Amino acid sequence: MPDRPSCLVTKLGHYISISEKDKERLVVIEKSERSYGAGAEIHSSGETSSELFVVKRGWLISSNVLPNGKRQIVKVHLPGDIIGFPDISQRYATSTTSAVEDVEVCPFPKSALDMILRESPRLSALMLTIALRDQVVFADLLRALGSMAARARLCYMLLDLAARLKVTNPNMEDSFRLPLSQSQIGDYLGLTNVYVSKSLMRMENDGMIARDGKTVRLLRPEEMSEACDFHNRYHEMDTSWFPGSHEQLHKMP
Amino acid sequence: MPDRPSCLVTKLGHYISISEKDKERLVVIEKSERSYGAGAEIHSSGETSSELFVVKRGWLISSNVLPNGKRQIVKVHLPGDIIGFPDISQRYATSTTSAVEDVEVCPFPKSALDMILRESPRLSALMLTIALRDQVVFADLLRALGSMAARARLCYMLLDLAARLKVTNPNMEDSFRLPLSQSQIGDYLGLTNVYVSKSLMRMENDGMIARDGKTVRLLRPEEMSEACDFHNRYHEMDTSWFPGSHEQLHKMP
DNA sequence: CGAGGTTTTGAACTGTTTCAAGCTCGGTGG
DNA sequence: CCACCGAGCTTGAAACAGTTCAAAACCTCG
Repeated sequence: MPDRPSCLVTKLGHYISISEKDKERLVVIEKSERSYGAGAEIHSSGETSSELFVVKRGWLISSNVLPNGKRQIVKVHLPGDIIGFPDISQRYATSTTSAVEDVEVCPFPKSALDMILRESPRLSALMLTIALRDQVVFADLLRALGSMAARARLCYMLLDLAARLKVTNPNMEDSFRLPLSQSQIGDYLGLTNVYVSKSLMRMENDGMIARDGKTVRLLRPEEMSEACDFHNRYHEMDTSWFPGSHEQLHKMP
Repeated sequence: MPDRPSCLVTKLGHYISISEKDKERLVVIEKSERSYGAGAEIHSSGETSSELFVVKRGWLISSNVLPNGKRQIVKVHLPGDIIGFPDISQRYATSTTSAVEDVEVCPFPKSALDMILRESPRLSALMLTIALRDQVVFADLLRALGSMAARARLCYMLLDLAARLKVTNPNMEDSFRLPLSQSQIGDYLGLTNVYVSKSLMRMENDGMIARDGKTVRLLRPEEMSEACDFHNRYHEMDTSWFPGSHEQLHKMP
């Protein structure tokens, strides 16, 4: 029995019941562990990507630098997330992943994925569903960058992060640690650090949020939700069509 | 033998060799057919989504309308594309899909997907890979909306569409029919129709593109490619790790 | 206590929007 | 066959959200 519960199991277990056999398969993935200091690059764009990672502790970001010098952060990775999943469809890594703060990650080879795809149809279905869900999440973010003003984009980001943190941390209130710098937030939302500062300042003055160091509290989440037409994609997932696990089938009389 | 080659088979066959048995499985999906006139809604956001579609002819768009009245187009669907794939992860459809021009689509139930997932590991792997590739494509678009000026966004869109059209139409030159209105282009790229017009005008005057009615020709694709750091995600897909098909396994001595 | 990164604030500037008017062109009916 | 209609495209002028540059204030950590 593992001393600390696997965050991958916690995360996936939020969506479906996981058999003991499948739990073992997942725990194996998180066996080896690696630490990186704040700012360290885990892997860079253009490299051949042979490894995936599960985030065990700390936040990371995946980004791209454009010819004009601007950086776009395309994904913020939280504990329990799998890093590099989309890249297995490409020959080379499509973005650079770096640690926002001190982190612990569990590297595992693509072949572990193979194993899951072959051995557990139930986990396979979940992986596919998560990949598809992530597309929906990307579409939401696109909507924010394409059609919303700075303030609404910030609302969207904060609500999205809160919703994701609640998956692995169910008793969380509307208050959480946000280790991203304002420059990073800007690079994520397509704004400048300056305007992020000005907008957050205004939101705070308007009593929409409260800040204390790196901690944010959402004071009027419903209002924020309206401002950006937020949908919690992490809650509403449809897993009803999934096949039962191997084990369950075997238990049938 | 089908009288007209299935566009789904053409599209998927671009990435992997498809066994005769798998071809049959795919052709069945495209059996029934439905036509819609320009502007018609195929399905709307919020409905329970039980059907998927393969595009047989014509272009479609998936979009969302925001509280502020702006519309964001999140995906342009071309012949051979599967519509509604991401939505199977959610209980309700996350966007409204409508026909840009007169279209023919082949509806099929989620259960056909089940069938493929159970019977053909090779096609399953391809579907997962395409879902992951589409995430990369979303990230590229995000980069465009978040960090690029209007002109570069247009370059990105044109190159992306050209690359996708070439998959099902390998002998295509850098000239193609673009049935989208400038308002639709604007809604896709997070710009106004007015500024799309001004930017296209300038690109034409600069000799970067040529236009004739609804047809566009890319005159200096390499330069456009540089302007937006374009990567062809439809070409560079990694299918090397795929399992062989059932049939191949059975043929082994 | 000092140094380096992050945040705040202000002022000038700019890419994009908004509004509004005119233009083009394919389609439709008389 | 032509006149006219409406949708889409172009063009210009004014307004504005967000950027850029720059300086000062604030943290945090060695």
